[in-house]
Amino acid sequence: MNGIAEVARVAGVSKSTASRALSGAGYVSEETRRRVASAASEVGYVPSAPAVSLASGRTRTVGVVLPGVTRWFFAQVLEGIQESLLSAGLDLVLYDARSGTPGRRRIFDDFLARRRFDGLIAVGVEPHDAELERIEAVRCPVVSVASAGFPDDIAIDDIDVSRRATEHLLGLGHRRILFLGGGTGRRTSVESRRFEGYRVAMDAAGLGERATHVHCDVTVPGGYAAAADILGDLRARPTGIVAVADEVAIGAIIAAQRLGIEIPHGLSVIGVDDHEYAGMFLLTTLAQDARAQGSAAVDLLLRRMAAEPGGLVAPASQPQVRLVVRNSTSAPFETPQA
Amino acid sequence: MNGIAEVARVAGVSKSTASRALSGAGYVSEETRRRVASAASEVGYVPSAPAVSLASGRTRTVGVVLPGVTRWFFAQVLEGIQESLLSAGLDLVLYDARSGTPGRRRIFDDFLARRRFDGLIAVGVEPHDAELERIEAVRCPVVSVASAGFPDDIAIDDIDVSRRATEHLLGLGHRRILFLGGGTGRRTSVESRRFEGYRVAMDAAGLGERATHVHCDVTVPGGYAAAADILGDLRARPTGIVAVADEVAIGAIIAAQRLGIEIPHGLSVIGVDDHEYAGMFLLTTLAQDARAQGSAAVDLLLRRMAAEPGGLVAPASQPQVRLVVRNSTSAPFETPQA
DNA sequence: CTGAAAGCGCTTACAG
DNA sequence: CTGAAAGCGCTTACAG
Repeated sequence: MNGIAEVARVAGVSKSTASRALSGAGYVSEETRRRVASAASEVGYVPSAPAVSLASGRTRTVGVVLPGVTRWFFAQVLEGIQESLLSAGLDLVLYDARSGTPGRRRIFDDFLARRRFDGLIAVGVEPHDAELERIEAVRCPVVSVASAGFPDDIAIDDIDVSRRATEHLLGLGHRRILFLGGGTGRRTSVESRRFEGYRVAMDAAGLGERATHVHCDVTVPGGYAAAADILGDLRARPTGIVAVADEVAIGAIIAAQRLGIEIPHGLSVIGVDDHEYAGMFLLTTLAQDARAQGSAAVDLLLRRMAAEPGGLVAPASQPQVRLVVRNSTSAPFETPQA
Repeated sequence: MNGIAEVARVAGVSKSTASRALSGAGYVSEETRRRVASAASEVGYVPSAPAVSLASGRTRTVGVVLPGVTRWFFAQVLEGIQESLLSAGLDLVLYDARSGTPGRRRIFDDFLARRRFDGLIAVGVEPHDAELERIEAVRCPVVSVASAGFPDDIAIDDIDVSRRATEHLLGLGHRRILFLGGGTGRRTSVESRRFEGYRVAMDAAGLGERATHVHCDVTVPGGYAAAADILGDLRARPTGIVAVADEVAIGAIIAAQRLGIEIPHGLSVIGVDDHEYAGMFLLTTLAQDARAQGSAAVDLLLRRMAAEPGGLVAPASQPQVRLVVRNSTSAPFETPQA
């Protein structure tokens, strides 16, 4: 005899009663509950997950789809999700769907359909139409984080954030301001929106014609390589850079230092995120709390899982961003060539 | 009717036959197999994971325990694992057990016992005794990567790697060589072993008394802060640093630059890993292939899962390391004060 | 408040 | 090569 049957035998009750006592669902006398509980711990009872799932229809598992864990933001969100899930007693199955990988195809074509989870969190996924269909076909609660293409449940205002970043530079007197990062590979909406915010601010300052998007991978080496190229050209060099994310900003700062350009006097750089390294590079940035977005995603998902199907559950609030001024931005040293 | 029962009905066979045809286990005529297969795709059959698990005793899932995903090495190993698992059709449940977190306790006390996986990969976990007991109690195949405390299945030779790093510096003429990184928080064996390799090399060069371990978090900011402190002291300044990992080495390089110390003339720095940023910082390092270690772990685990219980399956080979000489090391500029 | 019974959707000997 | 039946370990109406 094994599992709950043994617990029941030791406690001297039926399996049904043991089950109710353990799960807390249904009426059980306090006395019985105690007896079952001690029987369970006596025999070291651990419920069989597949049996529970099969009988109850719930897996006690949440799926997380994200485009890799190397970018700071995704790693942070993942850790936030994991932490909340752990304390809710839920398992986390991970689907690393970096765009363009064969793995991504398999995830959307096969793994999602298996439905090994009660709910799904998509982080930075930005599914295309076919992928979106797959997700919807799963018919389980979904929460998106920083993933345009869905109703964007949890995400900062990506247009506003770069508008603010750009205005910070404009306010310091910069005129030659470049937008750096993103635009390689499949165009993501987050990147497009951040560029858009920059453009809006440049327009409002009458500098719309100067708005420039220099593309690069959203990584430190990506920012480094692109910035080295730009900054090498003395005549065309901008006085300020709005980076799509801190990784790119940091790459640009490293490139500038390599070229003997002093930050901030020779070049101002502002990013988005407040990356782990931001303090070290004295980077001015629009900070967001990525871990908190991870736990907010779990909270929202749990509420959606608890709601009746079809019931719309809205996010509690939108994550905010705040300007952290460090020392990578200042008035331009060279007079802007008006 | 649902699931395999419907497939069976459409194909005009019994559930047993449908099951055998789909799983490929047991005899089925080619003709029947075809009929079942087309029935399955016709009705869009996806097996119920919990039902399969309950009936077969296999979850088709692998658990991965690791101390966070922020460190480059762990993120890479995780991606390597995910990729191999995906192509093997296995799910990955993630347990982020950063040491000292409440999550870690819960993982070892509760989650592991649920046994929601057929096998477990522990990356950089270095469990203490109580944790090790929990893992063993799970009684399922386990593979460890860079996790002392187990039979260390997949791991570079951590003593040898820093011995080589140190000898590289010694060979260039350095005498004042410091070992930087690790030793904060719970002492991990990887860190201790790398320090040990450094000590061995220093000893062999008759410099054993100068062997010094400066502790810091194994992160870029950790290396930065510790190096800034050390390098600020002009008289005691080393000419060479052996870093426990590239993150620390990179932090040290950034600190040196900040202090106006030129690399490599004013200071040589060597790391271990070949981090994504190593090229950018021209870092000389002992490179290891972390992703490959992730897939090697999966290969080994699959072989162990296939073997009869108790059968010992050894790793195919030990991951190797190679010296990548870039530009962060050279002969010391200042004559060493012999 | 408790128990007997059915059922979740598969797999797997077993018999044919 | 195929099918009927039992069983994996739970949960959940249902009846009492």
